[in-house]
Amino acid sequence: MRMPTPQPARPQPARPQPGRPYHHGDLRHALLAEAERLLEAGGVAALTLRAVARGAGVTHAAPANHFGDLAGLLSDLAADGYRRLGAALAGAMAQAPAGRQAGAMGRAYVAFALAHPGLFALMGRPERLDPARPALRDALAQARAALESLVAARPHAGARTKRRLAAQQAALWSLVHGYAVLALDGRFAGLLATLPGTPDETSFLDDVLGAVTLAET
Amino acid sequence: MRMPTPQPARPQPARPQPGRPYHHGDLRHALLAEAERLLEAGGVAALTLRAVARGAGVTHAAPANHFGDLAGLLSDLAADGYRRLGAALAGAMAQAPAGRQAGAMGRAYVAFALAHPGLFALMGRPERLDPARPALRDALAQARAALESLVAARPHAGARTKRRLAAQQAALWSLVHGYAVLALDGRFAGLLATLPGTPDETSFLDDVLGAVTLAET
DNA sequence: TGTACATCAGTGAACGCGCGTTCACTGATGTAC
DNA sequence: TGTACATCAGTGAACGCGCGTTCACTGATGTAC
Repeated sequence: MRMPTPQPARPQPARPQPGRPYHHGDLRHALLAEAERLLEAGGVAALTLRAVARGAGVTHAAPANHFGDLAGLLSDLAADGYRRLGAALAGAMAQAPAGRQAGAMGRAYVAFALAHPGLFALMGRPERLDPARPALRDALAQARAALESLVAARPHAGARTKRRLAAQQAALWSLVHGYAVLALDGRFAGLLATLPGTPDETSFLDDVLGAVTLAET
Repeated sequence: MRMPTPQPARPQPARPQPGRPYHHGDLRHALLAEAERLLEAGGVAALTLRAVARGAGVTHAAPANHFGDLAGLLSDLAADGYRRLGAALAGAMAQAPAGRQAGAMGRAYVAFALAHPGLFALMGRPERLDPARPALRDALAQARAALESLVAARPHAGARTKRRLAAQQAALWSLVHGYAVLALDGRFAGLLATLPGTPDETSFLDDVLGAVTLAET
């Protein structure tokens, strides 16, 4: 019996598939999911309209129907990131015992960044985003609100107190943002290697948070 | 008397200038200077071999003689940034009275970032740089040494103390790096606008540094 | 239940663009003798 | 002081690439009657 010659594994014919439905059904979410996959695999530079469309199995002009342009797609993806970050911060706040909320929130912030480095990097690249997009504005506001909830509970504070509260908030934010950025860039690798037990970035964060006291208000 | 028709201001004929010497003389530095100019004017995305060469009035293949490729040029530029940052940190340390050195260094770090936002951004984009370049390695090491000089004076510390010192160093670094990044992204703008006197990012940094105490060793 | 029609979502081809890299070349410089 | 020659630095044209955008189109869906 003659066996059929094994076909060389050729690239998926992709588009003109016979049984493939013309409409995708939920292309918008499929594109966002593929974009996030590309982002975590190859960084912000890997995010192009064509690559995303390719990954979703769709013509590269198709995303325009859902996002307008590339900045739109990136903005909606970043908005999703801010939404998730805000939720993580709020959740950490809610679960932490009184007096430990700042630390809990800081840990949640860094944990989010380390778990989603690509998304975190995109969120920190405003020049690639369109700030006018409602989804992005809303998600940003939501994440900020979570951050600010730590010190926002005193609407009647005097001017001096107000400024001190703002400084505390900015200090915590700066600390955890800086830690996340530096950790993701591998800047602590050398330092950690010299420490006994060679801690990782997550456990070292506890040391770092412990090394800092926010001055009492 | 007939006045000559005013010539439309046409773009500099650029290359085939008659009197122009074939050899530039110091093209390497001219390219670095132009690259930094472009960087501060248009961000990291504006840095292409062709744009830099164009700005320096030279063929776009010329930079290869001095930097090999684009990553080489960016790396040497970033190296210069680290050298200057390291010098600024060391200078601030040297001038500050004992006990105020951490604050002085933090202020110098943020001041550098705010004065050279493009360069600072490039330094924080390791994926665009070539870490194997000796100039970059050296400059990085120099800047780190300045940062570490704050707590590096105790080589015989025990394990617990060592880890605490490392945590303090990382905390200060994270704080000022995060502050610089967030300030440059305009993240404090809304917050500052609500404060009495609407401070700018530089004076607000004093508040932020004042809001934080590094735990005693 | 059927039919006409408007709207929507994805296709596929084409466009022009700027990019980094390669290459043979040539003008300028410096060095050996 | 002059000359031959190797090396260096910049030229200019060409290459292929992937990009975002535009466009007329068509298949699918939903709605009005």
